[in-house]
Amino acid sequence: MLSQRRADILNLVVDEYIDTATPVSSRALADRHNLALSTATIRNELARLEEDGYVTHPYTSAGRVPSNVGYRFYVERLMEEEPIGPAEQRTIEHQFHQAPPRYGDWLRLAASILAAAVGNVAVVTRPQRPRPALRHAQLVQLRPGAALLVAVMDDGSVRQRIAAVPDTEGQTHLGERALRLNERCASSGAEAARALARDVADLHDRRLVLDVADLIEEHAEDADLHIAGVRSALEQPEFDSTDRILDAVQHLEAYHLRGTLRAAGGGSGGARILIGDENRADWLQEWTVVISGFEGPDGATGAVAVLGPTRMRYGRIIPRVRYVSALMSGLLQEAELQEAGG
Amino acid sequence: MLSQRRADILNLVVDEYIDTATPVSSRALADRHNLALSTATIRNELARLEEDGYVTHPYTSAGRVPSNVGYRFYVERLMEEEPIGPAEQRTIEHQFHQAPPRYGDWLRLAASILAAAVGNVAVVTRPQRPRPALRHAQLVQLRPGAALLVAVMDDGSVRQRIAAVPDTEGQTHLGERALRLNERCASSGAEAARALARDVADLHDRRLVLDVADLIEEHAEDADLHIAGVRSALEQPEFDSTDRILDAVQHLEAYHLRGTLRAAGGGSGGARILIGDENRADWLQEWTVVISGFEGPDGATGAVAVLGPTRMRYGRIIPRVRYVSALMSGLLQEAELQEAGG
DNA sequence: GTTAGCACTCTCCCCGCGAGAGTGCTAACG
DNA sequence: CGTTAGCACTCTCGCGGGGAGAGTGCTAAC
Repeated sequence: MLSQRRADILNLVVDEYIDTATPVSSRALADRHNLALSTATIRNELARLEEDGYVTHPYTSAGRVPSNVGYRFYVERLMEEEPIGPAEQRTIEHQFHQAPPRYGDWLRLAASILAAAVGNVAVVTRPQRPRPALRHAQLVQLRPGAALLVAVMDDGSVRQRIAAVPDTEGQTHLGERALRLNERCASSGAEAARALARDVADLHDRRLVLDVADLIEEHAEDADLHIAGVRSALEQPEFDSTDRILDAVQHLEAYHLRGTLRAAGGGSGGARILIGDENRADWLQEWTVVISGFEGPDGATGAVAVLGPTRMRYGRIIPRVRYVSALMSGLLQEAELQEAGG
Repeated sequence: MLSQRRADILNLVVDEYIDTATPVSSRALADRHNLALSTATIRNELARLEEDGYVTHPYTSAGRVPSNVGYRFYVERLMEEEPIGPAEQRTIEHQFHQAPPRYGDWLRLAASILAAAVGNVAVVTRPQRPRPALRHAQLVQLRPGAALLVAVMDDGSVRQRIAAVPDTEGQTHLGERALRLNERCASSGAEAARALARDVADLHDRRLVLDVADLIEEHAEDADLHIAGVRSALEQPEFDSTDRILDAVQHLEAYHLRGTLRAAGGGSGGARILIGDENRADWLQEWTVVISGFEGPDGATGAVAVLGPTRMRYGRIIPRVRYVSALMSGLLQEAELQEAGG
């Protein structure tokens, strides 16, 4: 266990390093914060902190830099959270209520708001049920032999695909097929629909049931990620070399992030924090992920996350991730947004 | 007009510069291509080309670099197109036919394929009609007082929003409303629907007609862009400073590119080429945009584009943009994809 | 346990300089 | 008159030296 004094010093080192992005010297600590200690004493303490693995040296005689262990301790015991003042709260909520009526835009907006608030990459995923089911299916004739199968999921999302139907059937016949389809599949999940298809005699009807099952499955798998703030994150001094930027750019694409966020999980309510090598992915070894789940209606869950260099303003970012996450849970309960999936 | 010899030299300068990304010296031209000329003569010709504005000097005694005028002349008169061999054709088409059944994925795939073929940023937009109209509307009950209005457009895309309905109405009543809505709005564009709304007596019905109009309008405005190849483009030596990369990253977002592509237009069939300051946008002053429209069924048009530094391999890129564009026009006529709008 | 002092180390930045590349010019050549 | 060889000149780029500065670790005194 760290002595109080050493913990205090570690706290200051991390604060200072987060602020300046340069290794922290004993002199800087003595000057800027009025520790009643000489630089020599501070140096002794820093040496002990280094022995215990909380800080490191980039080279023999530079200041100290927090290690991942140091950051972890800081986040759990030392850090002071920067409260979200009423003005900032108002700003954030105001931005949210400017939301355009479109659901996808709303998620994108959430990502932008969070990114602006924390100056790092923000990611927001669509709230998703573990096992989506069908609410309603519809067939719209396109041309002889083909119809558009439109499936409304129980979370209000809509998916569609082209389905084969008999050449001879017009919209009225298709209506009847749709009716049968709804009777059969209403509230079914993907597996249920697939199981059920076996008992359907009519070849086209069976095919439609399977199409519905496909659509439900697609919907379950599709993550629908929104990313914002890449540029502001890349302005951090850790991205000094072009290689690092390129790596980051490459990995900060929706397609790649899906897996990352899934791995990070993100229990609802609080925020989960993964620092440096606590992340699985190779490219995240010098990143920290702060992630928090939010809840839509009926057990749907999404995630709000911030990604940035391990040297990030934890005290600022963590409460803001929590706040936006909670805000989204709240907003999702409200009527207008509740079921506009998409 | 340029003399034949001077045109030849310009051609070589551009080829060489595109290849090496370093200013081209008279010696390099004499060595690598067997002009029956001394370096001194070449220098004289280069000086004339510079007078006429086709090339420039980065500093007093460096080699020559093509100007925008030089590139323009090169593209129009000099360049030799690099043909797409049968193997490459097969590769590209093969990739296209691996397309997953989802429409959005298909566009994304097209962007990736093109990006891979040209080593630069590729952008593909959804084919879009100038004035989309409604094909079919449907109401699905969500809860008392609210229903999901699902609109299938005449290009097969689907959009939805929450609509207010009387608290007392169940799915059967909603079915009737939907029927009326379809009778009224079928094949209507946004303005038509809006005009028509005035004559609808029932308050909820009128509201629904307006909602349909909104959805059609949204659909008309939404560009739905897919981008790929950012990383490979940023690996070009022109992006040596972090500032340039950051600018590029910032602007290469779907949201911003929409306007850019719209401005570039892109007549179908051939490819339109905008070199450096021929682009409107400030950030594109050192970029070239190669854009080609493709045609879906019923007058819908999309665009395929490649963005890269003005020093790009025009001879390779232009035919590939055309090829992919034509391929997409062709594929869009095929049944499976024709109407699976997203 | 704390502190002053000091030697030592390592980085960073600036500067100068030489090598090299490439030009423009001039004068000779066919 | 176009072409070419030769040459002086210019500008960049990379390298190494060196000094300033920052910061540490250690020792010895308080």
